[in-house]
Order: sequence, then C-alpha cells, then structure tokens
Amino acid sequence: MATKRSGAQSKRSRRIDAALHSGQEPRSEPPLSLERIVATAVELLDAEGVDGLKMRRLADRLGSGAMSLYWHVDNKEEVFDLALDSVLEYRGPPQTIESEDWRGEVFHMLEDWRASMLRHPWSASLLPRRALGPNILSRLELLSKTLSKAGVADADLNVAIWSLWNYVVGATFTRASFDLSDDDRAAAQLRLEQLSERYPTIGRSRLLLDNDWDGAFRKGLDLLLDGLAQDEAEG
Amino acid sequence: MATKRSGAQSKRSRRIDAALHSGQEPRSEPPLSLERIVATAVELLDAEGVDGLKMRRLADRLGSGAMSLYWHVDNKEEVFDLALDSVLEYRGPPQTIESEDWRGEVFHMLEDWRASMLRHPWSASLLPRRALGPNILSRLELLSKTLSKAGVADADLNVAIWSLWNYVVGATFTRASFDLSDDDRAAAQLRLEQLSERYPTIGRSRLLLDNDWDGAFRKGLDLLLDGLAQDEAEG
DNA sequence: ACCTGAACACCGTTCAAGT
DNA sequence: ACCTGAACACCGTTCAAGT
Repeated sequence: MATKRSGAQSKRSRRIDAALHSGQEPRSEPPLSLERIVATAVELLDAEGVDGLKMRRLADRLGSGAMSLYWHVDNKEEVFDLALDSVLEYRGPPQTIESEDWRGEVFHMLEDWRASMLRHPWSASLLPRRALGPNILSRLELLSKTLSKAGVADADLNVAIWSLWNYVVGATFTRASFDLSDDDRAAAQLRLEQLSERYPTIGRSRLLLDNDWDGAFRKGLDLLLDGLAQDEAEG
Repeated sequence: MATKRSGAQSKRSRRIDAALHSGQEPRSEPPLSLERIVATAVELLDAEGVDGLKMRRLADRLGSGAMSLYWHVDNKEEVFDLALDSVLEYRGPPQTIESEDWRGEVFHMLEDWRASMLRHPWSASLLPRRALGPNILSRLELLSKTLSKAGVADADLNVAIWSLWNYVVGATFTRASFDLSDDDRAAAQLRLEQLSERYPTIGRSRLLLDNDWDGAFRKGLDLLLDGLAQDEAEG
C-alpha cells in the first residue's frame, strides 16, 4: 500500500498488485470507480495540462486497461466535466467572517473561487464547454442568496451576479493565460520592449509585466462591489 | 469565378480550375497565401467550431493538398493564433462619439470588442492559449491611452485596464458558453426547474434563463465605469 | 457487473520528392 | 519558392469477448 504512492511502479507490478487484491472482496481502494477516475484525472490534468489528458494515460495511472474507463464513463468529455466540477467545491466562509458582513462573505467566496481555479489552471480553459456542474450551481446559489440578503433587489440580482461571475472568470482566465513559464515570460518581456514604440502607453505602464495579479484582482473587485453597494443604497 | 462562391464544387473540378489558372502567372486569387489560409480558417471555425478545424479540411476548402499548408504555417497552433487575432481588428470609434467623451469611447471600444468575439464564438475559448496578437495589443494600447487621457493616474491604470479586460473577456466567455443551441437550452431549462428546489434563489431569479445578455453586459460595465470615475474624482 | 485486447477511423506532422 | 502523396505515430472509441 505504501508503495502505491511511489508512482514509478512498472505496469507488470501493478498488475500483480491488482491480482493479489482480487482474491478478497473488500472495495478497499484498488477497484476502479468514478471517484478514483475523477481524482486521477485531476492529478493528470494538474501535471500535464488539458492536452496531456489522454484516456490511455489516465487508464495507465489507474493501473487498468484503457477500455475499462468506458464502463464508468461515456466520454472523454464526461471526464472533463467531472474533473472540472470536482475542483470547484466550496466549503463556506471561515468563522472569522461575521454573518452580517455580506461584503466580506462575497469577497471571500469570489477570492476562493478564483483561488480554486488557479490551483488547477486547466479549469479556466475548460469552463466554456459545459459549465453547470452541481458545485458551480451551489456557488451561484450561495452568491445569489448572500446578495439577496444584503438587500439587492430581485430585478438587479442577475446583473449583479453576472457581473461578479464575469469578473472572476475573466480574471482567472487572464491570469492563467498570462502566467507563462519563465522562458515564455522572458521572451514576452523582450518582445514587448521592442514593441513599446508601437504601443507606448502599455509599454510605459508595464501592463504586461506587472504581475501583482492578486492585488489587481482585489482592487477591481472592490470597484465592482462599490458599484453594487451604491446601487443598492440608491434603490 | 462566380462559381467559386457556390461552395459545393467537387474536388476534381477545383483541381481543373486550378490547372486552368496555372498556365498564367498572375497571383490574382487562387494561389495559396497566408491571408487566404487565415480567412478560410475563420470561415471554417465559424461553420464548425474549434473542433471542426482540421488541417485536411482546411486544405480541402482551399483546394490544395493537405500538406501545402505547412509551407506557409508552422503549426495548427499558428493557424489558431492568426485566426484569433484577425478577428479582433478594431476600426476605431464612430464619429457620433465626441473625442472628449472618454466614457463613451471606452464603452464603445468594449462593446465592440465583445461584439467582435461573439460574432465568432470560438474566439473566446481560444483566448487563453496565446493572447497577444497585434490587434489585441492595439486594443489594449488604445484603451490605455483613452483612460490615461481621461485622468486615470498611471498607478491605477493597470488595475483599471485589467478590470475592464477581465469583465469583457468573462462576459463574452460566459455568454458564449451559455448561449447553447435551442435543444440544449430546452434541456437546461427543464433540468433547472427540477433543480430549483435545491437552488431556490437562482431558480427564482431565473438567472440561467434570463437571456438579456446585452443589457446585463452594459449595466455591469456601467458599474465598473462608475467605480473608475469615482476613484478618479477622489484621486 | 465489470474488465479487456484487437481493431478501426481519424488526425497532425515528417519526409523525401516533385516542379 | 512552392506544392504534393505516402507514411508514421498517436488517439478516441466500437466491438466482440472474457470473468
């Protein structure tokens, strides 16, 4: 069991391992299951990115034949859907936030959302395909409820939610796409200096080199929430 | 030439067509070129989506052998990059907007940006891969310049630009992913009604069925610009 | 119920070659 | 300089079959 973790096992030894366990009937750990498949898919996506997830490689990591997956899953698409949603679970705000502090709650929810996606950079680029897993819906529901409690009128709720959603998704997306490897970053920097004659303003502001993404995210989010709070006060 | 447009030409007739032209040396239209490749790639992407763009099919549309493309282009990736950037050209604000109206200018720029991407829904999902083509940089440059002229301090410029960029990208992205085919929409609606016990707030607000995306986009953008204008007034 | 290997269709790209 | 067909490596998935 401890050896299972070491990762560099040969295919054959995994087979033997499986054979040993197949004598007993406990569903302890080795047998294939949706849970294991999804968890391993997330690992693989973390390690190799979207293009690195191939059914054969996933099966390999699970120590099973490539086609075994298809009993648990219809498609590769479904693997993507499940992996995406599994990464977006929300555990709720910490106790340090008081329950009347709606702004604090919303802030935490959205920062956590962004953080969850950044922990798995592939998740951002997967979102446009099929977006509505249960965890995403829960997050939207909780966001709606919080804003509603905070006094946002039903008529304004959708705009508020979409604005926040758009901002978070866009920010994650942008961060994931600009946060390149160091090599790429160096190349981009070089190229940009050459281009700063053509694009003087963004050259001067160091727009593309400024990597305080977290700070920028919070400040922008503040702007949005200011707008919402003001609307709410006026309404 | 007129027949070229009709689209349903057989492979053989296209070949003959090419043979007829090969007797002359004018580079009138038929010969392969980066421009033609990119334009045709955009057509193909519009018609078949990201997954529909295959090198062989692209070559077919161009009436050339599949491998001919590789003389003009390194990769399929490069085709994507070029197609994406080609779709994001900006022609500037209309004359109806006065040049001192920075808010109007910014508003137009961002609405146009979003509209351009929505005209080619695949563009949103391509953005995260490689984002910095010349047309995107021009748009960022123009946005920076306008905000700068409007009085946004250099120190706040990056936050302002990223906030707006994030919002636009997120909004386009979201819209593209939720604007499903009618079948899917009907299915989603049905499913959502079943789920509205579990997600009562978003069920009540009809969050996922409300399809006034354009209105929501404008209102949210107003919120952001309000925030920016206020910061600017305070600073 | 759960897993498997062989096989198929498909696709990006290399290569050696044509003009 | 520009284009090409044959061929290779790879990948998702079907199928018929095993236990």
